[in-house]
Amino acid sequence: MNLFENENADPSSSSENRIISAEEPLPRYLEGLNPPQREAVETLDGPVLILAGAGTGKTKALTSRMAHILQTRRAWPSQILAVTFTNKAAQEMRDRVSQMVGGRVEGMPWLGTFHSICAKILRYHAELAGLNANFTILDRDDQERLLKQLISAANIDEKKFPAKSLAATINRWKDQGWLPEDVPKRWRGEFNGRGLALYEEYQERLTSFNAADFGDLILRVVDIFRRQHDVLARYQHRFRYILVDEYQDTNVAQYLWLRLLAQAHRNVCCVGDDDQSIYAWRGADVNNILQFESNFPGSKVIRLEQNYRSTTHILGAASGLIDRNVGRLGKTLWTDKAQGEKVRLIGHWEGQDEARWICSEAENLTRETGMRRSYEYDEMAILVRASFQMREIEDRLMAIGLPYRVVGGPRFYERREVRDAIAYFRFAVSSQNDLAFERIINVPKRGVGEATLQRIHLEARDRRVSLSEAASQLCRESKITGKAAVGIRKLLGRQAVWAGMIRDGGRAHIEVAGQILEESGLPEMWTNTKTPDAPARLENLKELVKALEEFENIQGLLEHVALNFENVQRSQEQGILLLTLHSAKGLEFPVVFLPGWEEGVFPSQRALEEEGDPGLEEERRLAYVGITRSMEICSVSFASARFVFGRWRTQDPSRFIGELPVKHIEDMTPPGLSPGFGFQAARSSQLPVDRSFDSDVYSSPGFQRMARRVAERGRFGTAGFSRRRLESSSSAKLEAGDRVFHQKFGYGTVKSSSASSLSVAFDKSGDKKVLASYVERVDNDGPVA
DNA sequence: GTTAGCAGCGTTTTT
DNA sequence: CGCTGCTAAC
Repeated sequence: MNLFENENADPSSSSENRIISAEEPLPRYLEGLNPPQREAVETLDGPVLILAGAGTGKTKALTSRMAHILQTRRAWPSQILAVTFTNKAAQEMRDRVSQMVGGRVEGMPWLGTFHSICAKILRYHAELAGLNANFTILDRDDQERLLKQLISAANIDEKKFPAKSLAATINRWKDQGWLPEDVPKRWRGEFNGRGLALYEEYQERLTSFNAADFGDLILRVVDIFRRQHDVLARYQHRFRYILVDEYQDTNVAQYLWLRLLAQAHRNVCCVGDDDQSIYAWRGADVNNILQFESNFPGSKVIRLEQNYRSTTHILGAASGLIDRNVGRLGKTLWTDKAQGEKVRLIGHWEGQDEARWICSEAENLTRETGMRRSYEYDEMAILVRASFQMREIEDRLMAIGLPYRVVGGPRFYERREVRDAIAYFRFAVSSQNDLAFERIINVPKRGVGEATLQRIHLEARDRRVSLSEAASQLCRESKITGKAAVGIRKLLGRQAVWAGMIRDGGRAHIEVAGQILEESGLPEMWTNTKTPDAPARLENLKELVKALEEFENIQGLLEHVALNFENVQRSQEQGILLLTLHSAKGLEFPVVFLPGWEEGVFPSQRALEEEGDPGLEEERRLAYVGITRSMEICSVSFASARFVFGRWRTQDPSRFIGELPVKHIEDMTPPGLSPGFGFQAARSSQLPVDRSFDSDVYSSPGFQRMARRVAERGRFGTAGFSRRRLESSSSAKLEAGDRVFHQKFGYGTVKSSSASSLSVAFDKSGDKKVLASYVERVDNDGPVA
């Protein structure tokens, strides 16, 4: 494919060219836009920042803008650069634009994530970065493994200086747009004085592996643009219009990349919301959006402030909270929606009570009352700060059998068995891929251990060859013998065959992949493994081969895997969504529960300790994101005592509770537990608070006594006891086919079991997920009381 | 070279 | 409490 087809053709000279005139009816893609949205769509020349508050129709504005550019023939689809952060967002944009222009957009080659677009550019100019066009993209796991090697090679104590933290440091440097030589002096000594040296070494290793990590994809392209003016000029000329989504999440390197590309036409349009900047901890720099006007002189700022999502009470509560942050661009969101219900606030004695309340409340909401409509479970979401909070809630959801689904958790391509299989594919494509070789050389076990691997490494280094060549040489010279030698020879033999099959392309790639996988021995290995998770892993391997159907060849899958790390939509199951606040960004739900609003949990202790005030503000933005997810009903809750990480802790309600404007809140906290919102804020915030709700219930001796009693009840009382008893009664592990009894669903047959939960087909209530500890085994003979 | 047992730890997540 | 990853013993 020629990247620059149509480069010099002017789309407006095309015979299909139409300029919209005043007499013509409004084109479909401009219908239903409010005035600022319309302005955002039609202000095409010069830099534009669209400040789009939560729920103000930013995607609509962005996609309409794209449709407008296309329909008025200002640019070919291939001349628009549209960047998002996630593949999901890119896909959505693609769908919506083609819908708007009636499916006439053949494709937008430059609509994608920062990383996929940079990978594409980098592949075309790989040689300018010292790479081959077929370089591999390292993920977090590969990166850490490599750094670990470097750290131990440098004789650094990995306990004191873990690879994770070096990875974080190097990634942050790359986010800043710093090549090793750009790292400012005062940072160079990070990591026990060796930071810069390790960074340099790491970069050398990457290049010698013909690999790039995620940060490199951006950084190396920026570097090429800076050094090669002709290359840059070509892209600058190419991209007549640039659009960027979620601009508040960009890092410095991404900003530099954009600025370079935007220099020619200056038609850059960024959409974002500084109040929803929640990714500073992974390198996002909110200054990009705060300083847009000075970074792009002559720019126009358009505010989208009409919210189409939430009731006035919800919007009011969210606005009042975010108002406490300093250094915002500032927006005044408004809505013409109904007042709706006030945001509910409720305190509980302990975490389990909170989980119980949420679940029973969710159940209540499915029934209509005189005051409101009824809600389906899949209209509800529970948003937590951290995933450890999910367990307790999930337990309860399972116990009473509400349908639910969890977002997040282990990702498909991140699972060990899948990564192993991918490594086999990578290795099959190229025996030179040292990272893949290292991963699979002893998986499944071939008798190649630490010592043998060490020898292979040394040999490879001495002769400056790849690991597989070195291994092959060592076997030939009988320097590796026995089981290891047999294993290596066999593997290398297979590799040659695999590589041949891939190269000549005679057979369908799915067949080839199937054969590689089968011959890798991985399926056999998992079949023979007796751990409870083995069947699921085997299943994942099958799924991987199935996934290949979507791609034209194995290389296609490998590129996809590298850049699509997100979760595969696993089940179509419906139900209450349980997810973190971070992964809820961009979503909306009629009903939202926000549990765990307690000091130390939310705002998180670590954010406060490590980041201070900026950290607190980011937590507050997170709270803002949480509230603004809700359309009609929003419940904030906290517990006074919580069993976390094996010990009981008494909890203070979050300072954010005190920051919610009283007039939009309905406090449902039972008497005796009610703090009155505002008391924490009075202590921890310098901002004025409503003193009428001020009280110090939580630090009073009475409360402390109560908290202790709650704590003890949790540990020794009925809840803890009954749970343990149930567990012991079903001590023998339940397996598929076993008959069980559940308090609520009655009798059923186990379909499958995992570590703690069961999938059971109940005779009366159908298929459910339940906790193993909530069912009792019954004999096949019949029901047992 | 493999595996069991135990110390240590325990935000947020996409690419 | 439950998981991960390393050390010490087969």
